[in-house]
Amino acid sequence: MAKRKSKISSDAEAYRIADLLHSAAIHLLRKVRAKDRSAGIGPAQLSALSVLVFGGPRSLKELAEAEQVRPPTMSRIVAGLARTRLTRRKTTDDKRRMLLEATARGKKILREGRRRRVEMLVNALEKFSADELREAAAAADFMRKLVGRLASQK
Amino acid sequence: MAKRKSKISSDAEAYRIADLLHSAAIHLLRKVRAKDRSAGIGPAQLSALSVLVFGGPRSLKELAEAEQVRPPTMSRIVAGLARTRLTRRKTTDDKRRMLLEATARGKKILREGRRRRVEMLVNALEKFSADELREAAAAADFMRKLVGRLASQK
DNA sequence: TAGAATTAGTTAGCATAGCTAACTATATTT
DNA sequence: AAATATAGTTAGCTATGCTAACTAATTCTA
Repeated sequence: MAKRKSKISSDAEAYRIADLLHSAAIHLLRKVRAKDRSAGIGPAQLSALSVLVFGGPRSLKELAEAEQVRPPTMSRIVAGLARTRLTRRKTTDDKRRMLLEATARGKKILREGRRRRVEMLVNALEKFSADELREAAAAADFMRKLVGRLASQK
Repeated sequence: MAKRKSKISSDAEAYRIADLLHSAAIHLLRKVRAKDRSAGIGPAQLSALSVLVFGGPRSLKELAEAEQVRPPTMSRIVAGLARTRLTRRKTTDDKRRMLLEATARGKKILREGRRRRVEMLVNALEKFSADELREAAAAADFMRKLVGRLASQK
């Protein structure tokens, strides 16, 4: 299996990391969802909205790619966001395409969602030592890097 | 807002961490789910199965608490696992309770799922340097710790 | 330039997974 | 014995993932 001699221990480590990250991702999202449900917005809608707020307007297809879901799935996510007036559609020269952008209401909801999530995490982080907070920052940086590399895989 | 003088920078850091973790969790799970779909098992079933395989048999209520979902949700997750013969029910003295345990087939499926996830992550991790692999291990440890403290919040 | 092929997005239909409310069955308490 | 509590299920809602098949618009090509 291993292509290089140093792969055996890396694989064992990767197993451990894979399980921890999978478990952590599931449980983090369950916690976050519980908070966000009070705002009446699901995690997929919130994540897509976040892309529009921080990344600017884009088409449905681009948004689907950014979120790593299929166009029909994004079509419905966007329908939900439009129904609650968190985003709006803008027409383009190419009449097949639309540009999706966050409304002021959408930006506000996102800020409030961030605040709720942050309060939850701050509650947890307050119990950490200064050293552990540095771990937290390093872990977050690593996650960003890892997701970036995962996203480039087909 | 801040209760202590050192909280302002921590809050800003927590915002960044909260966003990164939320985004990372969503995108990691989407990647993982794509891999697991080929085994015909969803992330919730896989996660519950993992608890039974590594943590041993337990009741539905205990499993629901471990997985941070409500009993009716776990009831359905377990129904799916039983339907595909990945777990079985054992009766107890208390006839209201059941003990859920993984079958040999369940253990095998979980091992294969781990292998698929690990291959995906190993692909990504192979591009990391030795230093970055140490970051990965530290990040995974941190995630485990963080989820543990989040779980204790009501 | 007419017709074929491609591209953007939607609709329909299926499955999983989250919830609450309300139910059954068993056990415990008073 | 009756009231209460506990374990699990069922019913019904919503959100989110998918593929297949569709419409409308654009681009390519012969």
